[in-house]
Amino acid sequence: MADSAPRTIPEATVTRLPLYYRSLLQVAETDLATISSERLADMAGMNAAKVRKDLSYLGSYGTRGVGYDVEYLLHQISRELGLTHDWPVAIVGLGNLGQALAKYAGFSTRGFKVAALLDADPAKVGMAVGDLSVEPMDALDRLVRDRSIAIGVIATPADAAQDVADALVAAGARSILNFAPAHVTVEPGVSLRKVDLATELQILSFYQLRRSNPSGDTTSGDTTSGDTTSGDEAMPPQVSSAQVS
Amino acid sequence: MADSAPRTIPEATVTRLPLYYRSLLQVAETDLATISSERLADMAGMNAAKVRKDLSYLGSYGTRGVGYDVEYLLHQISRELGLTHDWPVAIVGLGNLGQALAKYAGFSTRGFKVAALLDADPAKVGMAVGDLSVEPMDALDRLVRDRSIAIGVIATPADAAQDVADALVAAGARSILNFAPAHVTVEPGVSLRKVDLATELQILSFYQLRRSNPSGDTTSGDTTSGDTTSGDEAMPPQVSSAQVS
DNA sequence: CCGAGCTTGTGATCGAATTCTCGAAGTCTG
DNA sequence: CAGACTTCGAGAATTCGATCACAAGCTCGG
Ligand SMILES: NC(=O)c1ccc[n+]([C@@H]2O[C@H](COP(=O)([O-])OP(=O)(O)OC[C@H]3O[C@@H](n4cnc5c(N)ncnc54)[C@H](O)[C@@H]3O)[C@@H](O)[C@H]2O)c1
Ligand SMILES: NC(=O)c1ccc[n+]([C@@H]2O[C@H](COP(=O)([O-])OP(=O)(O)OC[C@H]3O[C@@H](n4cnc5c(N)ncnc54)[C@H](O)[C@@H]3O)[C@@H](O)[C@H]2O)c1
Repeated sequence: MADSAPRTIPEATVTRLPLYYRSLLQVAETDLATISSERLADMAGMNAAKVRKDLSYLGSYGTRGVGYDVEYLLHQISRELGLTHDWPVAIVGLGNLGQALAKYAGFSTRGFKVAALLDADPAKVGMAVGDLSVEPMDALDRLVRDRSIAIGVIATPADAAQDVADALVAAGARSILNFAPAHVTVEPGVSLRKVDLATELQILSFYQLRRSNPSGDTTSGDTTSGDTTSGDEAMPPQVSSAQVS
Repeated sequence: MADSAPRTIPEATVTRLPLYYRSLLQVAETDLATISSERLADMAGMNAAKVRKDLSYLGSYGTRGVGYDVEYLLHQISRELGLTHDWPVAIVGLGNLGQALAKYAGFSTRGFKVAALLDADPAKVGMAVGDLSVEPMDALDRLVRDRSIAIGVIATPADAAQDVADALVAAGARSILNFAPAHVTVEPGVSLRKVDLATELQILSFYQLRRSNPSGDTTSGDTTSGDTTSGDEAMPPQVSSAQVS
């Protein structure tokens, strides 16, 4: 069967596909040939209905009464995510974080390949990290072009983030992952995601506080609302953030 | 004064408070005493209505016709997020990433303080990173207790993540930030958030693919990049994921 | 003191995402 | 081959989040 599914995968589903992918990779290492939505849900920390709904956006790849063929599903997801070939990635800013990223092995095993390292600091240029050496910023255009780099990672200080993003886009990158704690805007047609350590910790902090101090702070002493039953209500879920266009 | 607001801040709002906080810190460095929802929205990459709605959950801290008092709002948000004092954080796993995190300055400037470093590798124990030295895992209980650590960061390989999480929880930590690409479960009452580089890149990859190849067929080969001229519709938004309990 | 001009706060609306449910479709056993 | 059992797929219901739209409240000029 060819496909003919309504090619519209909800945003929320897209963010979960990598989780399923990861879990499926684990399963593939065992000898199990198929997996049920329920088991996959357990592994990924989801619930079965959501898994099925998500996977159904890709097409009907399951078999009722049996489950999903692991290899086949892996193939479908990797095709959907574009992991059938490695994406060359450029890392900009080879400080603490940038170097850790550059040396990170898991990078290459998940569909990506560090293809260029750049830094504005002349002292850093020429330095070898992993099996690449750090290049100066003015080599960006050339590197992006010659190495077909579409994804750029920003690991510079916050105040350089926007400039670096602009440079990456100007050079031709169309996807950016920003680790700097700064808001960056990019033109429509370029994807941007961000990872911010402080944000994550602050979210944890919020719920941590709630748990030990259910009221707001100032006075009060109501709340307690809700059904709640077992003491486990003020708990968090999770998210990150990003943006496009 | 007079609170009694329905103390229920939506999950989605909680994840954005840190962004507002960050933007407000920037504004506070200028001489502006107040800021409008519109300007704050610009800075944080949101829209004004959302900002107002979010802030309204904290209480009515704005002044119509004027905007929000920067200092006051900062204070309120930091109180809500529990940033009025520094949270001691333990980092487990001092490899590439763990060391970068331990040396990360921005940590301390955002309401957190690295209070303990732990690693299972005897070769790593004793090593100095920043101004702490790495401790063995069996010191975890003592460190968490003595240093009032509530938040643990996991930077170990994926296969150790669950064990480390269990150890952290057993020691008394109630919030965990997991950098390892593995699904970890924790008991109710403990918050868990995760950051996964590969997931982020894969999401970017998905949209990157969509842009250059609207259908969805395979045939890898090489990138047919050639810059797609500004297509501008199949674009992504963003999110991350996490989970609780 | 009044009216013009901003900007907030929030009810109402819209839409997206999650969860519930259950019929459909397959396997397996005897 | 029938019947019991498993598990998917997807409509319906529900929850949650984003956006709209506008009255209310504040400042300031005159
Ligand atoms: N270190 C961490 O664990 C960590 C964690 C989360 C977020 N971050 C964020 O990641 C970023 C990098 O952190 P770090 O600790 O590696 O900082 P760092 O100061 O060690 O490294 C920054 C690097 O960026 C380079 N740089 C500066 N301006 C540049 C420019 N305009 N173009 C290209 N390169 C430039 C510098 O030369 C330096 O090598 C920061 O924004 C930080 O907030 C770091
Ligand atoms: N390096 C990166 O840039 C990067 C980026 C994203 C995610 N990650 C993830 O972060 C984790 C750490 O990455 P890394 O590159 O630092 O790896 P690494 O191998 O350099 O370091 C792992 C550290 O964890 C320690 N460790 C192993 N088992 C342990 C245990 N049971 N208890 C305590 N400590 C233990 C090891 O001794 C080692 O010091 C990995 O899961 C990786 O996938 C790394």
